[in-house]
Amino acid sequence: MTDTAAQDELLIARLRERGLRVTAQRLVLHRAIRGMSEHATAEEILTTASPLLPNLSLPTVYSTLELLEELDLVRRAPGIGSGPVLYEPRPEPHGHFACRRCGRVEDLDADVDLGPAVAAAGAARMAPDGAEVVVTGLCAQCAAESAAVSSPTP
Amino acid sequence: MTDTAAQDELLIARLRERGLRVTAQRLVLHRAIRGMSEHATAEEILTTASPLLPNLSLPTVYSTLELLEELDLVRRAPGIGSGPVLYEPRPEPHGHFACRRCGRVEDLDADVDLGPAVAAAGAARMAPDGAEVVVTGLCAQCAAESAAVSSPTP
DNA sequence: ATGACTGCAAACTCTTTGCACAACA
DNA sequence: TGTTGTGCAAAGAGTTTGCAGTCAT
Repeated sequence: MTDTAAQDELLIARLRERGLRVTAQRLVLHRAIRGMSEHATAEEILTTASPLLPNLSLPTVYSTLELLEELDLVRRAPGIGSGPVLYEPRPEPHGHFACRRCGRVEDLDADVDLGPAVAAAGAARMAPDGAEVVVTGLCAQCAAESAAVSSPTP
Repeated sequence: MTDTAAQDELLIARLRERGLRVTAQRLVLHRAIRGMSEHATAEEILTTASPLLPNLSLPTVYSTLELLEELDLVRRAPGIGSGPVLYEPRPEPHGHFACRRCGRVEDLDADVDLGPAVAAAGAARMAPDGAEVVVTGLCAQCAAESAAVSSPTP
């Protein structure tokens, strides 16, 4: 069984469990997202999936992403600021770096024990399902520009 | 010297350092934010500050918040999802819990060592200025509603 | 056959921009 | 007095909603 087929089966199983319908839109969008190496916006996901299924619409992308998140197949990445929401394939939660100046969000691998944070949330009657680190500051590009302003290269 | 006066002085000093002007709007907004116990949206900050300075406008709130963040007097809290941006007074970075269902963001105290994450960001040529934990899941209220659906109370 | 799902269009929320006037330095 | 900063109005980006028609079951 191919990897794609296995992913399809997982989606189909989760849909059936809940009595929801298996539609071409859901299959195609799920594949598109699982095929991405990094997070993407709803628009980018639409652009990726559109060639495979013409007439696919942005409202459908949003509603499908909401569904896939409910089914635990997609996550929204945290960010600071007001840009578009970033969605990412489920794989193990990982850290993110968010640039305070340009808003860019990048993945970050860091070995941190987040157990205490999850425990604290549980103690406050929340039902935690994941935890990650968000590091903020200036991204490489913004940091370089900032330095250039303070001390212009001769 | 009162606490408020000390905060004013800090703002004034940072503004002067950069040759920026000290205006009533900046003083009032800074006080409003420092006076809040939790994070707030731009609208909420406007509502809090308006009685003290009539005609204060939302664009001014946004531009002032951007400035205060640049001066390291205010931070934006991370969130998942598409709601309004949350601003919080500078105090030591702390964790947040974000509800996947309703989008609510709550403060969270957790004892986690984020040093490795900051180091990883620095190694990737970013200029990190802080790090925090974001725990996701369902907030107490959404978790209760979810449980009510699966097993209705008799 | 029937109800869930989709696509389209329009509404909505939040944030940013453009420009004339006000006010700090 | 010369800019910087503000307020107003309008535009813009991103997301959500309403509804008629389509399609999975």
